[in-house]
Amino acid sequence: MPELPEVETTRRGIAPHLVGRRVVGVAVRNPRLRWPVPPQLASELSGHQVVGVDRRGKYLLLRIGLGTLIAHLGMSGSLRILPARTPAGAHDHVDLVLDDGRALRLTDPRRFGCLLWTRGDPLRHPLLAALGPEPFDAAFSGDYLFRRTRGRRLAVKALLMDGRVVAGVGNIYANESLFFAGIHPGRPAGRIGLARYDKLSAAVRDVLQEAIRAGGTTLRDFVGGDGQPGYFGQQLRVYEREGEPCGVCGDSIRRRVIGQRASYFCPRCQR
DNA sequence: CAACGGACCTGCCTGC
DNA sequence: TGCAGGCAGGTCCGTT
Repeated sequence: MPELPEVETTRRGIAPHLVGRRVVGVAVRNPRLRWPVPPQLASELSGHQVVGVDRRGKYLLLRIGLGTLIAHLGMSGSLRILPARTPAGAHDHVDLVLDDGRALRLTDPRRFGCLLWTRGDPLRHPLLAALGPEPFDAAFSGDYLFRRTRGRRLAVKALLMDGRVVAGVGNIYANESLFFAGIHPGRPAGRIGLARYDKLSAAVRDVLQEAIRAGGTTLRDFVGGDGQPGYFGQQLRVYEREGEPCGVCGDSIRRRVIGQRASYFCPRCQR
């Protein structure tokens, strides 16, 4: 589910309701996520104020009291602000009860997400330390991609989805970015020149920016912090559009598995 | 190192 | 109607 735009949409949706609020209780209904929800969560959070809500790649960083809650939404996770005491469903894992009668609720049916606690610098946490630059950071450039890919035969789409190369780009937006850059997803990363990487880095930024503006992409179950779906799905040019005509040339969109993930492209526009 | 396959989960859709 | 199979937005880990 959530790639960078969905996580950013979530961040923007929940932050105004969290920052400045105090956590008055923690309800862990089901600690089973990718890693168990830490048992000391309630004692670490209770009575402390939320200082900020940041994002790094697809991770949300909730600065609370003496540490940081690191949240990842996996494939099916969502975080929402609800009235406290809203009845919990089968996949509601954790509630942070706030001092204004509301709660932040983590829901995650597939349990690929996680909720971790650290008192140290979250950016040095093992899960975050190796992440590549943010797509909107100046360090993410055509030049950077060019330099990182010399001699590599990996498919460029798999490269874009490698968080150590760039943070936050998942399957939907890798497909869409490559379409706008006119690059075939299966092309070996080392066989792409600087000019095309300039185009690709710009395409990644543009696609993510537009997706954030639309509130993310809801294919099945994504909801933002306010429980609303995202509308970028209507603007997808290739993702899950196998057999449909390319909006540029009219040729039929193809689907192929590259790097173990479904990949969509226009065989005429993307080389 | 890079590259690949498997693993972790549930829900939903399709086809028999 | 029921059931098996395939597929889904992620990413870690172990093996070549």
